[in-house]
Amino acid sequence: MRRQRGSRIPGAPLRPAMTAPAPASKPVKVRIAPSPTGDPHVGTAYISLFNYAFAKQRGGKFLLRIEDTDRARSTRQSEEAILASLRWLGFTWDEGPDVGGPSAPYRQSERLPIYREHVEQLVAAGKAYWCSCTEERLAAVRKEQMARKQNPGYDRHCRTRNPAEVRAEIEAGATGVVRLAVPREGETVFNDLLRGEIRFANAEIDDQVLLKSDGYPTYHLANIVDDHLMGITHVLRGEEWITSTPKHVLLYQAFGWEMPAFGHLPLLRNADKSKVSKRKNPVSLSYFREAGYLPEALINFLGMMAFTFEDGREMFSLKDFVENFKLERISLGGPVFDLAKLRWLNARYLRERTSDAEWVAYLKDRLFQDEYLTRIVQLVRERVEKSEDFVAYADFFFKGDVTPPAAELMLKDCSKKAVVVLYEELVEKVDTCFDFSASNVEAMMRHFCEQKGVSAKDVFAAVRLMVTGKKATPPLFETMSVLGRERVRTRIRAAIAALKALPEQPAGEAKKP
RNA sequence: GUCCCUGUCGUCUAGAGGCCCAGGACGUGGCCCUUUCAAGGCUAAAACACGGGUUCGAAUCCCGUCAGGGACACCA
Repeated sequence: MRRQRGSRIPGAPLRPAMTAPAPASKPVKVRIAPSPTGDPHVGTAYISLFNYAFAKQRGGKFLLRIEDTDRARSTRQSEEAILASLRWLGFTWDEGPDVGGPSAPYRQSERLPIYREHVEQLVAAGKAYWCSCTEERLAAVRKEQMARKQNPGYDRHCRTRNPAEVRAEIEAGATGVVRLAVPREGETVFNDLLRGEIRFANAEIDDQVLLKSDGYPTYHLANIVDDHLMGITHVLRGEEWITSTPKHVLLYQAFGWEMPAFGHLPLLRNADKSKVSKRKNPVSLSYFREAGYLPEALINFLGMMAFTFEDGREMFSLKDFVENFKLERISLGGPVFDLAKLRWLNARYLRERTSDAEWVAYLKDRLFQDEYLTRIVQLVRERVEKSEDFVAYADFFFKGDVTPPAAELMLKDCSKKAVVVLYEELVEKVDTCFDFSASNVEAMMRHFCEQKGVSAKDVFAAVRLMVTGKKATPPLFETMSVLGRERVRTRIRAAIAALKALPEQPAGEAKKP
């Protein structure tokens, strides 16, 4: 890939936006804006790293904002886990929900009046409009568009109606949202820091919802309002945002605000090149911590995704990265998140940069933490005769992989495929089982079996084998709870993979379901 | 399907027209070291997606094709 950024403009310096950031003179300020809707994600760490380095290198500010505008999915628990993970990796932020700052609050759910006020301003200026279309109508429009092989999108029905009428409907109880009035003609253009000029025909841009019917803003609105109010100068985010950038540009124009510079980083990928996902990769930062990866190694590894040092160095600290980071050395092909190289790096950190004493401290802190050992002892004390039996009996609490015999994971009267699907559905349940207490795990599992109409007894036996590698263990739900959601999900996924690798129908064993 | 982004070994990548019959690292194979296993050393196989231009000269610039990805929500 040859970088031609900006060179299409005659007389302009190569990659002008990088040498002279769009909002000149202002001190650099960037942000990471995670959405607290699940486990802390490795993508968040990756994007943070680039933002952090970019800002710190220029003596700028790095800010953390919580984008919790999805009321149904956002949780405080997830927010806390995200902050803890980012701190574990060594990041610090100058402003954020926990540390405060001049633009507080930093949680979007606490800024509702601000968005409301701004959206009214847009409506008054004719840049946005209220829409009272029902979900049913939207669905019908969509269906028809699909049938006619048109692009799905809002048909701008309410934009052509009398605003007072629409308003009256909403006041009378119809659900109402506010949409952006996208110009029907012309183009919206922006200069990507990494990719040069990107243009979109306005006709392709949907009249995006800005304010939802529950009064919460959508990402698009909140993001622009906050970035402006918080003085963000550079937005470095994932490539997935490129197609919504024109909407953001239009919003800045509608408000009459100066735009930050945008740069879209290549997305981390699974081995099959799709966007990295928990289905195909461990992506939770909690997993990496629990599995015993050093934060230094993970940071180092993420830093070699899409970036290389000029001197070719492969081992570097966060500080080194900050000092040597250059936007123009980012390569744009989406890097595959390949754990093999991470393992090698982690091993090097352990070997070369970790003293015996540090090792011991690390083990005590991770694997042999008092609290963890206590929970295990409580489970095994009745089942062990002398303390040396402990190791043999409780080994799976300390292991990485447990390698259960795949053939024994089959269920009576089920095809291999059916079993795989069943276990995959179970992992989904585990993924969203945030309260991993024994009683809650039990409820989740029993409910699951009931729902699927499968024998709880058989499934529990299989799960026991999957998560411990053994047939004889302490009570299953307590065991799962102590192991923790991360280990449980990882082990079940590993077992599923082993199951898939099994020859189709092992010798007359399973009948069709 | 439409729009947008991207395309160098299996993977991460170096490469800014001659330094490149393409370099490094992970992984894989072999050999050495070694009581074993690692680590380490040496070594091998392994890539410029394809086709047209431009140029004395193209991995590098232009166009097209193909391929991959992303987006098309009252999720971010």
